[in-house]
Formats: sequence, C-alpha cells, structure tokens
Amino acid sequence: MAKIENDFFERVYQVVRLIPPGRVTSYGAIARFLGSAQSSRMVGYAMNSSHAQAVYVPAHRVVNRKGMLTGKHFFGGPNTMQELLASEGISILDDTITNFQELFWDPNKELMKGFE
DNA sequence: AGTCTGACCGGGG
DNA sequence: ACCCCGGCCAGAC
Repeated sequence: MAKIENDFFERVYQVVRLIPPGRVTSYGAIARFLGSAQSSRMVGYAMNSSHAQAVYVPAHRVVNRKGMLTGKHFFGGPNTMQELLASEGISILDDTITNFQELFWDPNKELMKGFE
C-alpha cells in the first residue's frame, strides 16, 4: 500500500504547510522542489482537494509565477483568499501581490538550506 | 480503459 | 511587453 508521504498530493500539502505566514510561493516552485518541474499544474490541482485534508493547508499562500491570486475563486468567498493574505500583512492590488518578489518563499532555497 | 481537463510554466510571435 | 500555444501528470467521468 502506498505510503502517505509518497503521494504527490500529500507531499504538496506538506510543503505548503511549511510556508511561513506573510510569505508566498508559486506552484512551479513547489513542483520543482518535488522533482517534477513540469507538473506545476498538478500542484494547483492538489490545492483543489486541499480543503478535504484533515490538516489545515494554507493554500492562499500559493499563487502563480506572476503573483496573481488565480485560485481566489476556489475559496469560500470571492475575496476570501485576498483577505487571508491581507491578514498576514500582504498587500494586494488588482488580484496581484504587489511586492511578490520580496515575499516570495522558494522551497528550493529555504528548505534545502536547512537540509542536512 | 480511454479521454478530458486543470488554482501552471516557458517559450515564441 | 503582451498574447497565444504546446507540454506534462494525475484524478475524475
């Protein structure tokens, strides 16, 4: 039987949970960290099922490479995602994170840095 | 079991 | 700098 850690979706969730509040990352960055740089679409698809997870997944901290809140419509309300990010001190303009580059949290850098 | 789709990305026009 | 198109992977019908 497949281990939970081996499931692609579950690995995505684990990475997303590691994103510090007030920081964001992109689907592609997570996909690359998992070894499938070309599976960025799967990361977004995994977020679609993130609501069903027992452990909370801060999916609002994941945006596309442009810093746009492409998945905002998949949250409870039309502006739920933006409000969640705003509550963490992130400023958004026109569904796009203004200082995206500064707040960008790259798992390939942050996690590998502390990796033994 | 085959087909389609998707909260994307990168490159080319 | 903007828009469009192909690719890639796993789940849903």
